[in-house]
Amino acid sequence: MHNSQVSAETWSIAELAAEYDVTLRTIRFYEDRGLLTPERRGTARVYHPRDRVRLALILRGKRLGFSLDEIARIVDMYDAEPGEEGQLVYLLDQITHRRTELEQRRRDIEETLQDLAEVETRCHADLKALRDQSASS
Amino acid sequence: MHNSQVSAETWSIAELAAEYDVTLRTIRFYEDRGLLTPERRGTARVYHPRDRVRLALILRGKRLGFSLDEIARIVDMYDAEPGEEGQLVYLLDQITHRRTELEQRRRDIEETLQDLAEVETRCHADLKALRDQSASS
DNA sequence: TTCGTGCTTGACGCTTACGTAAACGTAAAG
DNA sequence: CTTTACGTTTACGTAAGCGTCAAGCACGAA
Repeated sequence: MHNSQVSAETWSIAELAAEYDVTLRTIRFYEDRGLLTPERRGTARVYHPRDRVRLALILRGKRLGFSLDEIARIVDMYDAEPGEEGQLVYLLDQITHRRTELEQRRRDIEETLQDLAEVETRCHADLKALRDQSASS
Repeated sequence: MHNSQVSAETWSIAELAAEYDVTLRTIRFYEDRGLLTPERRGTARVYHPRDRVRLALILRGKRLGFSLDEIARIVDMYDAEPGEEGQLVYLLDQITHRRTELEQRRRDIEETLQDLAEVETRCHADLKALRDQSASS
């Protein structure tokens, strides 16, 4: 076997890459940017559940169009130590900010979906017109 | 006055830029990429309502994290001529595809908002703990 | 020992989406 | 006529997010 007894708790870089359909290069790049910090066993990277969760969060952030810098700030919020009051207030501020952005995006999505629905209706109408016409020839 | 009798129907590049808070460079870049096709009056660009709508669509697409290439395809769907059956079927296919993407993004947003809410709750709890502690000293 | 497989670290390349001058046109106002 | 405002093209610069070699280590199988 390739996986030893710890296979339920850790992953190789290739396993993570396969699971989330990204390249090894991408995962290493995220590490370069400080987004992932896998354990080292010798020279090889060993990924723990925490890293796996973070990778999932990173990819979700990317789908939402956030830059890696923004994602770093967001993801780090999850792991933040309680810390001092100033830190906490800052965090709450960031949360408000992100929430505003996300709600804007949600509105954008709703609008776009509605627009698409209209185009679709038009398409179906045009198709019907075409077929009625060819049926009458 | 700077605007002649047609001011209700057309805009200069600077007016559009100010209205949507983008630079002139950005607007010209979108034209380069074929996303906008303003009229030319002499050498100057004159934007009609159609261009204005398209710019709004482009920016919405950007907020959603689409690339300009994808946005071009999406926006062009709105203006598509009825065309032949193959074209229409292709368009309907594209619509389905975009809808799937957008629904994925909407799920991502919901999840992220939930996560943020959890972090927020934790923050408030930590803050309360800090203040209770300092009050008892 | 040699091979294959998987992993490693550089390091250069590429595309996207603009920023940022540079250098010039045009047209109304003072 | 000159200034000012607004516009133009050309072109090089840049940050982000990887792709793509190149060269080498480590380790189990043959």
